[in-house]
Amino acid sequence: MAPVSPRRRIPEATVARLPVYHRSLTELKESGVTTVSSEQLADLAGVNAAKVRKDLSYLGSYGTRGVGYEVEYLLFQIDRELGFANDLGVVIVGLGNLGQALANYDGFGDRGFPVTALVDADPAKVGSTLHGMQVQHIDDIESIFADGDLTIGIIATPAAAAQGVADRLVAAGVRSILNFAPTVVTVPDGVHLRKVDLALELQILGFYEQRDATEAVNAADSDS
Amino acid sequence: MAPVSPRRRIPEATVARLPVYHRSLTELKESGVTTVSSEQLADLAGVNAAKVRKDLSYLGSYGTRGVGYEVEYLLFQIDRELGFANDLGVVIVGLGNLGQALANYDGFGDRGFPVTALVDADPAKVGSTLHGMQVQHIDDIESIFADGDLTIGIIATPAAAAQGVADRLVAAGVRSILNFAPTVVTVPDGVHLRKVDLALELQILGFYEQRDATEAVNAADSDS
DNA sequence: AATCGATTGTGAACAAGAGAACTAGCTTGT
DNA sequence: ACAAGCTAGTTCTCTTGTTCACAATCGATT
Ligand SMILES: NC(=O)c1ccc[n+]([C@@H]2O[C@H](COP(=O)([O-])OP(=O)(O)OC[C@H]3O[C@@H](n4cnc5c(N)ncnc54)[C@H](O)[C@@H]3O)[C@@H](O)[C@H]2O)c1
Ligand SMILES: NC(=O)c1ccc[n+]([C@@H]2O[C@H](COP(=O)([O-])OP(=O)(O)OC[C@H]3O[C@@H](n4cnc5c(N)ncnc54)[C@H](O)[C@@H]3O)[C@@H](O)[C@H]2O)c1
Repeated sequence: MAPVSPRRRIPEATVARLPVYHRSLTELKESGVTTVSSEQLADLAGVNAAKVRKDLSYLGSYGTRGVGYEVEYLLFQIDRELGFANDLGVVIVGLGNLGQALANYDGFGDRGFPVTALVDADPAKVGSTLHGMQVQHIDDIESIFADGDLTIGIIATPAAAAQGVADRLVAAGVRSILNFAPTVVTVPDGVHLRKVDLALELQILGFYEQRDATEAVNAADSDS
Repeated sequence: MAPVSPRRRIPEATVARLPVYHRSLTELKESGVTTVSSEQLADLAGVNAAKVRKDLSYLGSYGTRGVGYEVEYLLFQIDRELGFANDLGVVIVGLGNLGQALANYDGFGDRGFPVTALVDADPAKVGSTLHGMQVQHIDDIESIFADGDLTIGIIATPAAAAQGVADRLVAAGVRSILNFAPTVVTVPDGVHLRKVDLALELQILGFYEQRDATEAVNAADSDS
């Protein structure tokens, strides 16, 4: 009951944008820019300048009025807030089409999320090597995680297996899961779950595309 | 200026959930269920029952009080609203690791989004066959789209090429784009853009994981 | 030192979304 | 025909997120 965290609570929407700023700032840093205004950063991140300022203000007052933000320092602060200091491992479960593409992708490691284990249930795949890493069996999943290890689990199995895999990940101590299977997965309180559903994205785009098309037709009708 | 569309405007958040209901309903239908209540559907979709009712009410009054919704009829209505009647083609640009996985995936076609073209810039890849489809060159992109064709473009190229590809897609008449490259892409008004950024998802998960961890430490401290 | 232009940080208005509570209406059993 | 029990549809309130507008503050310039 003690006021343990008098910390400012960073809104969810802001958390989702911080990585975008981080990426833009990294690019700026690499091209030698030392200072950036909220307006410029907003342009790069594809958002509104006021939003940038408000988002950054949750981290503290790291800008200089009349000047802008020092790129390197701001980057350091976002790093700190996002927990980039301590790398977080990633376990990929399900090494089919998608899982293999993910395993072969270097972009995660580059951004501080090294793939630490590959897991599948297919005996034909277990034991084989992918991107310099041996595929382990899902039944051995408990032994994969060292105590206290912070790890993100990626589910890239068929939808039917997703909930089961999630349960096993949670049982093994994983508290963050990224689900690619097109199905609803539920996890206990305290476990964070995010999903990436490509078919869903297409359906959403499809809706707007179709709506625009019918609107255009309606507009044409009213012309006649 | 005429009130062409006296249509109820479906909120964005609702549009994003309709495909989820759609999937749950499809499962119900396949297992022979004919009627479903908002409560049950909410469970399957992982949301709140009130939200389900409100979302569905934007489509019209298709439920029966005291009973629930007729699965098949509701499915038909969502289909109609999402524009499932007319299939929407998908063009994948960039056939590396990820693009190939997408091209080999049947889940899109199954859900009404047949892949209609594969495009790359690498001469070594152009002309080769993938999943029964020939890879075309990006310079020929204009000729790929028949007039009036509604198509969604998927960008799976390196980040550096993404904006250029988006521009070419737009120039060729594509009005909906799904971007996988980890970079901000801007498109003209009237073009819909959605993004899937895996590294970003990991970073968001990483933030919460780290926050929880430090909170736990803080709590332990206050115990001592 | 005083002024000026620029840019941050934030209070407040505004908009969108979520969820609870209520109302209306159907179906079934008597 | 009527009552009882469900469940859809709607209204209201609360929360979250976005945007605007402006005062505070900095560096530069005279
Ligand atoms: N391939 C894509 O481009 C793509 C696109 C969108 C969504 N998805 C989704 O991603 C998931 C994976 O797709 P995919 O094409 O790679 O499928 P896939 O069938 O090629 O691969 C699935 C893998 O999961 C393994 N697996 C099955 N059950 C398992 C279990 N219980 N534990 C561990 N591993 C298990 C299988 O052995 C196989 O290697 C699917 O849910 C699919 O809908 C894939
Ligand atoms: N592979 C993954 O699992 C993964 C995960 C997350 C994000 N991504 C992102 O997805 C994108 C693709 O990743 P990848 O691993 O497939 O990369 P890749 O390098 O394997 O493939 C890129 C492909 O794009 C083609 N290409 C390059 N420029 C082009 C252009 N102007 N027009 C058309 N085609 C062009 C290349 O010829 C190549 O075939 C990248 O932006 C990457 O960051 C990939």
